[in-house]
Amino acid sequence: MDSILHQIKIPINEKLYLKDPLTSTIGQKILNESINFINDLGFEKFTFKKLALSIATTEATIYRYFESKHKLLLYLINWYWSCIATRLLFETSNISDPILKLQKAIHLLTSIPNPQKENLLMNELLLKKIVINEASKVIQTKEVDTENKDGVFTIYKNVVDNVVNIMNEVAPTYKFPNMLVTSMIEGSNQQHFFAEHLPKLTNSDVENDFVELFYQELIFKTIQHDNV
Amino acid sequence: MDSILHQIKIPINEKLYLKDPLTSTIGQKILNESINFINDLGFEKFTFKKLALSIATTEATIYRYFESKHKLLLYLINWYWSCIATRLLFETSNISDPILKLQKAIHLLTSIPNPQKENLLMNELLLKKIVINEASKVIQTKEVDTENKDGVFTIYKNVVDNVVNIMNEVAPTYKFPNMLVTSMIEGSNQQHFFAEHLPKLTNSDVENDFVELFYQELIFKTIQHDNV
DNA sequence: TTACAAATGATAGTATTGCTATTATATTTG
DNA sequence: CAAATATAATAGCAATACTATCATTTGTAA
Repeated sequence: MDSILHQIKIPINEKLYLKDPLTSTIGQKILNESINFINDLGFEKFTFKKLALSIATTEATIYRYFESKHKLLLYLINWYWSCIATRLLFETSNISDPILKLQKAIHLLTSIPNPQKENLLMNELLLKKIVINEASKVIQTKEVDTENKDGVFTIYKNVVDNVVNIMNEVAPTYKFPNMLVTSMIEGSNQQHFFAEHLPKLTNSDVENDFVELFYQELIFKTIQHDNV
Repeated sequence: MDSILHQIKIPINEKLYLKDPLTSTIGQKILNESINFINDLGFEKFTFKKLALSIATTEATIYRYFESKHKLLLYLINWYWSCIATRLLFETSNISDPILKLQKAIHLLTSIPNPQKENLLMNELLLKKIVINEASKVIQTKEVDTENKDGVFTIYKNVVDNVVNIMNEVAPTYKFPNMLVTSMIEGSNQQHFFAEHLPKLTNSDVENDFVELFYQELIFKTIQHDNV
């Protein structure tokens, strides 16, 4: 479980925890069990009391790791982006063709990973689901500016930046790479949500996942030179 | 203020309120003042108690109109989409060229309206801000499926459907119009949010708004036939 | 004008949440 | 073994989201 991948992970912003949860078994239990709880109940109905009961500890102990459930969710989302950042590096660094690189990046960011096929932790799939279902609650707050100053979105911004750089290799004159990359990342998550809950809003569905194909086409058509 | 526009507005789903707020002055005060409060405080810090105090009534009275603050927010968002649906109809019905029609629709959905220029209610601008900042909190819940069955997203789905139909006139063979339309609607709102709070994630900013231009280009490039 | 229903106000109360504080007991570390 | 640290047990608190009750006001129709 703790392969080389684990060790080179980008460290998570220290402002997100009071005591590093990776340094103790109880801390790791908090992380793993909160992932399950948030997936099962949704963030609103998830409480530290329920979590404490389930891992046989107390609320007070959890509060010694995380000062609020909001910070814990932010931690989990950062954890996800730290996984993605590492995989992005691994899976594109040995490719020289920028087009292939970009295709790989689009695949990584828009598709739901298959835990059997690809070698990744089960956690990563559950974390992706949390990102799909809950991430906006943690960004769309009145505290976003101060938290941004604290650097809690840095890893995410780095991922965006890396993909923008790849895109610049393919289409150096395209004017809106950041918008295109973030609209892909956020949009693909939303399309997955729609596929499950509001199918009329999408052309994808859970069995036939067209989200990646949609973005592969969209992005390459958008960045290619106008030749109409 | 109550022009013809007001009267032909699509009615809002009855499941969203206990007593129609449009039928009394206190109901209208609830709507207007909650718009201000949610914009000022954000949905989390907005409470019925504060609202009641501010419009000189009591919590109990507000609860006679809306069974929860969640339903009130849903009402406001439906109100916004009802405005948009009407404007979409008005502003595209007299245009015969489908390309121009689509351009108009993209403009309507991706740009921040200018209250001076266009003839719209101040409320509509504030409602758009609520949609940008809070809408995901009301959709990304564990109750989304039951609420969808209750029809609370119908107006929104109709707007999407109307734009999809326009898009089909322009590009009848394009396979993913729903995905393209929803990714534009949700994506443009998100880009506006980023422009204000996380500028590194976008190429737009509050002074120089490139969101509409980005989507005008993106959409027409995406739906045109592959001619590479 | 009166009579009656509907809407609102005033007040109280409840369960839950999110979080803090205190003290006692384990557990680890030097 | 002692000292420091981590955790458990318990209590408590202010705020929130809502419900309940009953008195009062207001609009409406005979």
